[in-house]
Amino acid sequence: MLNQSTPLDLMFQALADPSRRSMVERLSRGPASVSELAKPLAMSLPAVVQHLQVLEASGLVRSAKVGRVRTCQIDWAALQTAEDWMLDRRKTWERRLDRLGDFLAEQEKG
Amino acid sequence: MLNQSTPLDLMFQALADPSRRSMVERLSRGPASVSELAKPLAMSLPAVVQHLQVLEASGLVRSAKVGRVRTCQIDWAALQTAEDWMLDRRKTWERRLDRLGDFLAEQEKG
DNA sequence: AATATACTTAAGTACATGCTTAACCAATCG
DNA sequence: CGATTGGTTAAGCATGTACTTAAGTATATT
Repeated sequence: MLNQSTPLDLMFQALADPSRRSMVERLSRGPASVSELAKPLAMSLPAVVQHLQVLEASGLVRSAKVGRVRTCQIDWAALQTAEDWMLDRRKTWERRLDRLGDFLAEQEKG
Repeated sequence: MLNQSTPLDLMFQALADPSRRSMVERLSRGPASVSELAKPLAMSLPAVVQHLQVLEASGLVRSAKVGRVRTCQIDWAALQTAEDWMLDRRKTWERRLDRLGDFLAEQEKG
């Protein structure tokens, strides 16, 4: 893949990893520092920071450093984008079922 | 990653690729054969089949072969699983905001 | 000032992913 | 039957991903 990733690519890719989802899960309960995010994960700090970078690149998480502590938080609007894609698919699907229903009803009548 | 992927991993991973999302998008408008799925994609048939395998492994798509044609369709329940994960995060977040609101209201009163 | 804390940077490695081409097989059409 | 259509299998290759360890840099704490 020639690194022409769309926001949606980056978003779903970011959510495809259980460690990163655990970080998002933690952040949905409120902001946290990098080491707080790292605590439940069985890996080195640099690894966690790399996951964090993936999350930030996807837009799902933002962070800022104050003193020596980097505090992270969810960007809900970004998560919404991914959710919306799925909602759109479902709507298309439901419209299709409606049309199918109409068609069958017509058959019944005719 | 040591191939201990959960359903959610596979689902998000499957949706992280634009070709695969295009296939899901097509299937949300109704069933399709492998070559119908391939038509809009600028890649070889085997590549498309590999994407299809990823989608099937994730549970998002099911397929069956009749004669020499393999017909594919979305498994909506699976897509729902991914959507639910995101809804759960949002609910947690909203509960948190509610508690914060209550707290601030208390401060106001006291 | 010395030490500990909270990251950060860099480099390396093993494995996964997204393709490709070539060859193959089994239905169906003429 | 022989050619075509629709898909399948296998092998290979370039790039990406998920870690690791080692060393470094600020910012507190004592």
